[in-house]
Amino acid sequence: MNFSFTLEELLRQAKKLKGKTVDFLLKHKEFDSGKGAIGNIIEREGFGIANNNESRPDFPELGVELKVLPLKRDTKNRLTVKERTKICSINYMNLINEKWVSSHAKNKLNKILFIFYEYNQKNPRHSKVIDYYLFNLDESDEPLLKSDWERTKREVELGRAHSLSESQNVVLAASRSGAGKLPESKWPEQPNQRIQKNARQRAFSLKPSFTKTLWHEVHYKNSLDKIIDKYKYSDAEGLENYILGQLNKWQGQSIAEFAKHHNIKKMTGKASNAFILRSALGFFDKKKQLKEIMQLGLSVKTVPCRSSDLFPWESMSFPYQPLGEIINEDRFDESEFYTYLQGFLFIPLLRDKREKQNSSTITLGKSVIWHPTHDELEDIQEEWEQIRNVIRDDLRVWKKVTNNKKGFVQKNNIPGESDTKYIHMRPHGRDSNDLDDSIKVKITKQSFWFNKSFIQKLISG
DNA sequence: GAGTGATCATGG
DNA sequence: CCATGATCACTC
Repeated sequence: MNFSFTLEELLRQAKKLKGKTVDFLLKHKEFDSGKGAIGNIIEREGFGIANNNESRPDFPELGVELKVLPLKRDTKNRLTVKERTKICSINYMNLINEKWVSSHAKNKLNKILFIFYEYNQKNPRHSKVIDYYLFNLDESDEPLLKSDWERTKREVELGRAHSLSESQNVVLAASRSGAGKLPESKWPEQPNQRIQKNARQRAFSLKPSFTKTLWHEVHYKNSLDKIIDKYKYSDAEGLENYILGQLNKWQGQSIAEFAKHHNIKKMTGKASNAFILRSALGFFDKKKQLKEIMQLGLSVKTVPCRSSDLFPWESMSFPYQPLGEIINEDRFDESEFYTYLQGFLFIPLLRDKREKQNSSTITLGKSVIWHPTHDELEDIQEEWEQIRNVIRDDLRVWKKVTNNKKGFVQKNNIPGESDTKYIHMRPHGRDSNDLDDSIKVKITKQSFWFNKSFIQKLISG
């Protein structure tokens, strides 16, 4: 089976696959084994493409690359991207002689036919094609992809291919690929071997933050506003500086003044972070999220804090996660909590008292964007493991007599804010009857929180 | 004043 | 309705 498609035929074929399961595509053939099995099946049975690692696009005459992208259900049962999408292996020797416009990577990124399927963990054969989308690299995606590619090229030129890491880049990562346990002597050589001769094999991959955004655009049409429509940035740094610049024009102004200027009625409540950001950037459609904020993976947080020293009045909560899940998480970098740590845009709101005040006495502080560094993640990992281990091995819950209405509160031995530097765990339910039923011990729903002193450090710069 | 469990209130 | 961002009410 080997088809030669026109673009129309190709898209018609993609459309035909919608709703089909892997089982259906395979007819009675045997299920492939190993990594990427479902991707291979869809490419082969759906489009007649044999598993290959050619550098040309899958449909050379159309310049179209085919990518099969797995989706999974998130905690709210919505479909979201499961993992990164590999684009092409990196040849360190060639990379330093390439230019972005004619590069191997861009050649593959120009036109991609994405086939989205829902991965069925219980029975992979029941995984089902959900949708397709022909991606054209345009001006709204190119700057971030290009500046990531350039950054990686620069590192390789400097003879630092061995210290590349996924987190250096924003949307197009140089991620590890190939056999995991090869000895260093079997790694490919890098140019400029002043520091080290060999470097681990890596591939350019689209990060989940990029494909998540793409999926969002495909699935919820016209749902995103684009910052690039207001300001033409050329790299992530320029973009982040622009965002901060627009926000920090208002530093020192009260949020009442800010609200009045932007004609916002309500500046309080849980949507205030989005209001402030969107308004400062000149967007007024409340329904739409910002494409670049999603691509950068930034969580936007307002931080009420003390005017004198930026000490937050409250810790910052993360979503509730059943303890029964946490105790089964072995690796921090594969944990749910880790996925929340991509990046943050903190918007400090300064006030003198802890109690909520009139909006004319609350002023905007200096906003900060923070991406956790490798070292910071290691520190956080230690505390995450400490907390997980207590829940896993030695969780205890008891009642303590008090003067409140009920006459007692529920206590537990999970590390709290005074036991840690970065994160702690604390109740986070509707009330004290809102119990976590994922675990035998009767305990109120809990969640991770950032410690106040840690947030203070981050927003103090 | 900081830390802690509980609870409110909003928005999806 | 329920998860969750915000913050309250109490203790140490």
